[in-house]
Amino acid sequence: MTSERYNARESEPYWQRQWDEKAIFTAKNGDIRPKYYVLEMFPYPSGRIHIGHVRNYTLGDVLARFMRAKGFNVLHPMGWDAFGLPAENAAIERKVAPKAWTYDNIAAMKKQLRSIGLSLDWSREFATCDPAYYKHQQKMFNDFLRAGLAEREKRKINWDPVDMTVLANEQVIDGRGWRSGAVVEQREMNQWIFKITKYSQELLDALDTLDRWPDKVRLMQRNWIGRSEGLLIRFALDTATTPGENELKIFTTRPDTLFGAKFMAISADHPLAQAAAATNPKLAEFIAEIKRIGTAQEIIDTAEKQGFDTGIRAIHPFDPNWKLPVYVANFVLMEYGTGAIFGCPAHDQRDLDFVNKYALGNTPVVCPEGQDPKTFVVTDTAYDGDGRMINSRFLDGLTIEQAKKEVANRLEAELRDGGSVGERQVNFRLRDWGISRQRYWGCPIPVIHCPTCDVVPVPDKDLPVVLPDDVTFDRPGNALDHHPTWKHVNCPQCGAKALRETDTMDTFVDSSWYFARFTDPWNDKAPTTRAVADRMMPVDQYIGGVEHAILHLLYSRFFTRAMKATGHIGLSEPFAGMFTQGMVVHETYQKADGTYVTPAEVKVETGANGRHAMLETTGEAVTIGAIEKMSKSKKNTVDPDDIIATYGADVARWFMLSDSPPDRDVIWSDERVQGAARFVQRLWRLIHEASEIGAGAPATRPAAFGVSALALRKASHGALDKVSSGIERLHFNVCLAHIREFSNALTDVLAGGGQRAPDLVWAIQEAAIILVQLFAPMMPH
RNA sequence: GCCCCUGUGGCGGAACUGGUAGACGCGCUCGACUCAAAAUCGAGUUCCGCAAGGAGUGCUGGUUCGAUUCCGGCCAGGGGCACCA
Repeated sequence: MTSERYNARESEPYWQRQWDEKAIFTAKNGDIRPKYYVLEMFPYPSGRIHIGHVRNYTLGDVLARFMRAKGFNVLHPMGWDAFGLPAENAAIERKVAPKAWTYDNIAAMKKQLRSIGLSLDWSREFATCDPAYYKHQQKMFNDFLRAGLAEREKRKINWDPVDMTVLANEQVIDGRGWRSGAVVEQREMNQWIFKITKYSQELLDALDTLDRWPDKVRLMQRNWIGRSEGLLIRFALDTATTPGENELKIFTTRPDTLFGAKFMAISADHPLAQAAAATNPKLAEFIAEIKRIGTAQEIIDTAEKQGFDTGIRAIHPFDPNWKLPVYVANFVLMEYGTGAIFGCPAHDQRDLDFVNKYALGNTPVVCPEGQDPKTFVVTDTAYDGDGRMINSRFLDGLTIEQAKKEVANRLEAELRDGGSVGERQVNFRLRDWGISRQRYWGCPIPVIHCPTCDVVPVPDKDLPVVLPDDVTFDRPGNALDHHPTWKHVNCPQCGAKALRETDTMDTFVDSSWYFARFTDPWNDKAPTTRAVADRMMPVDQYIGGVEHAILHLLYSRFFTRAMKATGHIGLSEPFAGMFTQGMVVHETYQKADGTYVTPAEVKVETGANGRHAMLETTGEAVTIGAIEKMSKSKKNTVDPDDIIATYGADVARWFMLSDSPPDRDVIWSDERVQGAARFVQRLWRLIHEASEIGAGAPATRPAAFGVSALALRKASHGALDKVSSGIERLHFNVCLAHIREFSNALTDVLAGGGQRAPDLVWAIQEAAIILVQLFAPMMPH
């Protein structure tokens, strides 16, 4: 029996060297075995690996090692999401070039990643800021342009005044920039967009096929795409009251409530509002006022419903004598539907608030089951439930669904000016993806603006458009714009003096296809090698944070479809399995004066009357605060390097996997890390002892087993079954419990001592082998 | 406001499609070893009760021979979307 302790500091670097030298984690594209593609979301090279990365990559690594052991050709690559704003901020603050800063960070983080003992195929590594990567992205931009999947469009955009750049809708959170936190303004600018809306319906429908995705993520995407069925209705306008226009188009999901209409409302940006304002200074003033307030999302949320009667009257589609006032209202969005609505106050809270303010009254048209239609009234709360139609002429008595159908049928049949008055329509909340960013450190958009030829794509043969290295950051805004020569070029079509596009692509473009590039990163002619990509894709298991549930995952699903449409890949869905892992959280510690201190400075003691914390150095008492996401401001972070130096990677990995289900937050706890360390030592001793005994096992499998040998074999094979099926379902915390249970059982058998029959010795040897195989994916060293 | 998820010991959490609730670990208590401590090993640890026994999976009804699991209502915590017509 050995009393030697397992020494992670010697053992781990040794094995990492062995893996490297023998290149055992390299996936071969020509391998005839079935493939399995495990991918964790690649990191932004901020400079340091944080503990969340350790969790993310450990989860993927367990699966990769397990599938490799099962005989699959496992593809488990790693790269760097390397474009982005922090590099420019570093350039401004520390006077280092973004490129140098980024590649230095990559080198540092790669070293850290290696120390975790991940079974990565480093031969496929790339960074998205490598021209060898983004040249293909530029090529695909051109392809998308030719396929009508990329366009230039003047649109109202979200402007981040701090980062001085445009943000996609998805990047505006609570009216603020997702990075800077600055209140976002609305501006109108020329933008490059990707036509993600072409795939609205398909992106929605295909969610049903993604049965290995979390329901939560699919639901979030479903809501984000926001499909609604309704009716487009052309209201005629009373010619005596309008400045030229003779109709107003609206979109509604509730055509059944048409007889409850009390007013029409249009957006301040609606052409009709603009036209009416031309002859009505008070209206113009009102519109200016809403627009001024409207720039900040924050204020919109709290702003009261406001409207202004334009004087224009619309005619009810079922009654030429019924005139409805047309208001400009601050709650109508130009971006959705037609920028105009009809208001049915009795059954829409927003409309009700509006009529109550302007004394326009309301008429209920849907009566709840069991209510007397004669006494049913609406005052402050709109009724949006089920019921039967009332006060609605030919609709009376119908259900809501029947009434919707009836109105649609009648208005579709009714013709005016050569078109039908109503038209069934499907609307989506999803908007096209604006990709232009006024930043330097991103993939240049490969187009040239020529005074005569207008917008000319850079010919494929001239790609890549390489970012210049000699840029300065002494002025705010886009450094590419300030470069003395870079943007001055000749038009590829007519040869005249022209200007390069200085906008770069949203960094989400970079991460929308890197998973496909990993299948053949050596191809310098094309983004993918079609046959290889089709064989190695889709990603069988993708793992990352839920914060990317909409942005990155939806963009990637779109991009894969766009790549399919332009012949770069043969499939539509990039990720067959998706898993969202929880965060690593930690309690916070505060001194009496309220300042936070780091866990490393604190000593926690557990006594009979609870836990107490004090400063390690002075003994000063500190209060134990809430458990929160690790952040620099709360100082509740732990450094992976420290953990690995103290305990070794295997212990860090074991702890990460054991304490909580992977999709939930895990609380970092020193006691439990020590528990993991204890277990590693116990296993070490157990395996040593078992293999010494097992060395005396008969060479061939005994013909029969006694009671104790059978019991042990039952434990071995039971654990094998439970752990294997657990890993496949990513229930790692349960797997580790079964491994511990099994190791306890083996320990008990060894503790029995005495003379052991050959069949039991054989079973002990078998148990030891199975045990090692079971924990190998989690504790590879 | 709309949509969704979660609720089990002191703590993290187990319990496959309804079948011995609390696996496994952390912490704690007691014991062994030690001059002593650390480490290690052993025993115990849902609650009430000396015990027999009883209660128990947020609360509350229900379905069932049987409910942590299924259904209704409520409470609490978390998340997503948010003037989307």
